[in-house]
Amino acid sequence: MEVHQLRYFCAVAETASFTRAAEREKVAQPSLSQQIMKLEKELGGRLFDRLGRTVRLTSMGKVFLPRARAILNELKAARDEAAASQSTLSGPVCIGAIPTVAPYFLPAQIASFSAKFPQASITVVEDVTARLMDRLRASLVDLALMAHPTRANDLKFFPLCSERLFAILPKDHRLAKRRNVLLEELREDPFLLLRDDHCFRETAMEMCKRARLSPRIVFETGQFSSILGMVGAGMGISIIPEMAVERRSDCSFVLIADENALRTVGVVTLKGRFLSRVQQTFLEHMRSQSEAKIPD
Amino acid sequence: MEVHQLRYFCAVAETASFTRAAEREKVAQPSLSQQIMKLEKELGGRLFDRLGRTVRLTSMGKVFLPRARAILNELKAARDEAAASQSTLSGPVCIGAIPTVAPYFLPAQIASFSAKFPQASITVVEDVTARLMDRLRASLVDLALMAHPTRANDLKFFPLCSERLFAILPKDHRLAKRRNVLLEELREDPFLLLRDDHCFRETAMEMCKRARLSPRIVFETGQFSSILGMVGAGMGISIIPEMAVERRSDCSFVLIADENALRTVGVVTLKGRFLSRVQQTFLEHMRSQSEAKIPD
DNA sequence: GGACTTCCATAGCTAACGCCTATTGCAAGC
DNA sequence: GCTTGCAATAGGCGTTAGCTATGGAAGTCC
Repeated sequence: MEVHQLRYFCAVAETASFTRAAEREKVAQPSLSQQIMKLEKELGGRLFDRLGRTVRLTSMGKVFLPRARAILNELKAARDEAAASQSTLSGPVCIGAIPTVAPYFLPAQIASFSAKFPQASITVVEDVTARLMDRLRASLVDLALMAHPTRANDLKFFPLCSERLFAILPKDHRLAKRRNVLLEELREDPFLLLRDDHCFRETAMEMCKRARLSPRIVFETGQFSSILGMVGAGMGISIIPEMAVERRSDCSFVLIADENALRTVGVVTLKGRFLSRVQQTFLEHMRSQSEAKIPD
Repeated sequence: MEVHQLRYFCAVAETASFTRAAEREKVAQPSLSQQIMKLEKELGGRLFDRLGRTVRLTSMGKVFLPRARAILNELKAARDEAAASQSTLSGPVCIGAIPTVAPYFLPAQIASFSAKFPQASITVVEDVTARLMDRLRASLVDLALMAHPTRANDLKFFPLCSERLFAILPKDHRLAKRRNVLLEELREDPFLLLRDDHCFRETAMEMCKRARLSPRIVFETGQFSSILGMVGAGMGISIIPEMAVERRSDCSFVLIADENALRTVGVVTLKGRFLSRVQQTFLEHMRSQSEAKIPD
C-alpha cells in the first residue's frame, strides 16, 4: 500500500471517474488504473464498480475512503509540523550553564532572545562542567555555557568572551585601595574558594600556582555570593571573574596584575549533533551579543 | 514521503541504529540510510544525530516519530478493515424485493442466513419492479428479488424457482371444489387484480390473454392479502402464485390447468457490480435454498 | 599506539516499478 | 450502425529503491 495509491483512490472516489482523477493527479489514465488495481489486489477485493460509464464505490470502497483520507491528512500534518519545526523559530532550547556563569551572563541573553523569538521555549540547567558534559553527550542539553576550551574532542567550543580576574578583599584590607595587585602580595591571607567540582576553583588554583602560592583554604562553597558575604565579613580573600564583580560596601575588587589572569567563557555543543533552527539561532545570538563585550 | 520511509524511520528510532534497523526491515543498510536521508531532505532537516556510534533523534525527529507511528498504525488498520470487510462475512447487504414475493419468500431466507452469519447486517427494500431496477442501477440495493427474467441488459437474472399459479375462488363458487380449472371457465367472473405497476398483474393478464379472456376488473390493490379478503367476501375471483396460497375458510385455491401457468422468481444484480463476500454469499444462499423448492 | 572492529556514508550497478503512448473493448447516445 | 466516452490492456522507457563493495571515523583491544 503506497501513498500515491491512496491519493489516486481518493481522487477517483471524489471525481467518480478514472479519467478526471488522472487529470487531477497529473498522471495518465492507464497509470492511475494500474495503481487502483494494484491496491484492490492488495486489499483482496474491488474498491470501485465499473458500470459502463459510471464509476462507483463498492461497500469496501466506502469503508476504505474515510481511512484513506485520514491517512493523507495525517501525512500532510506530519510533513507540515516537521517542516514548521525547522522553518519557524520555535521549539525547545535547553541550555546548560555552570554556576559561575549562569546568574551573571544568561539572564540578559535569554531576555533579549525571548523578546526577539517569543516562540522559543527555553529551559536552563545549572550544573558543574563535568555533569554538563555528560548532559551534552546524552543530548539532555543542546548548548552549554562553560569556561575554558574543553579538551574532550567529541565536543566543540565556541569562545564568547574573555574576562579579567579580580582579587576580592575586605574593605579594610591593607591592599583594598590599590588599583591592581599581584597574587604574591596575598601570600599570607586565608583563601575562600569554590568547591572542588567547580571549574573556577581550578582557574583560581592555577593562578596561585603561577604566583608560587599555596593558599590556605578556610571556606568552600558553591556560589560567589557566599564568598562575597564571607569576605565582607573579614573571613579572608578570594578571586572572582569580572562578571561576578558587584558594588558592595564591605568588599573591594582589585584587578590582578597578570596578563594571564583571564577566564574564557564559551558555548559548547556536541559534535555531530544537529541543532534545530532555534537552537542554532540561540547560539548565534549569544555569539553576536558577546562580541561587543569581549573586553580586549 | 513514502510509506517505507516512515517504516525505516521508526525502525531506526526504535533500534537506535541504522544497521539493526536495516536487519529488522530486511534491507541493506545503505538502502535504509538513503531513504532516511531522502526523508530528511524532504522535511528540511535532520531526523537523527549521528554521534559516532550512537544514533539519536533530533528534536524534529522527536516530534515526527509519534506522527509516523500513528500513520503506520492507521495504514495497518485501514488494510485490516478492508481485508476484513472482504474476508469475514460481515457488512451490509441491501435486498430489494417486489411486494408479491417479499412477504412469502424473504423472511425464511433472511432468518436462515442471519442464523449462519449473524455479522451480516441485512436491510430490505420492498418496491415494484421498475423502481427496484432503478435502485439496482443506483447501487442503493445490492440484490433484488423479482419475477421473470429482466429484459434490461445491464442487469443479470439468477432464477430461483418457478411456481404454479392458482385461481382463487370464494368457498361457495361453482368451481371451488375442482382439482384444477381452465381460465376459460372463469370468463364471466369479475376479476380482482393488483395495481398497474405490479408485475404480477402483467403475469395474470398474460394468462387471461392466452385464454382469450378480457377480464372485468372490479378491484385493484397493492397486496394479495387484500385480494384474498375480498375474494373471501364474494366480490369476485383472482389469480395468485403458489407462495401466496394460505389455508382460509372463505376461499378455495384451484390449480390452473395450463402448463404455462408459472411465475419464475429470481435474483437480479447489476452487471459489473462487485459484490462483497457477504453479498455474494447471500445470493448463493438463496440459490441453494431454493433449489430444493423448484417444484418441477 | 597501531591493528581491529563497528557503524554510517558513498559509489556504482541492477532490477523493479511507476509512468508513458497507443490500442482494444465495451457501453451509451445520436 | 456509427460515433463518442471511458476504462483496461500492451509494450517501451526512465526513475529509483535496492544491492554489493568500499571509504572513513570512532571506539576497542592487545
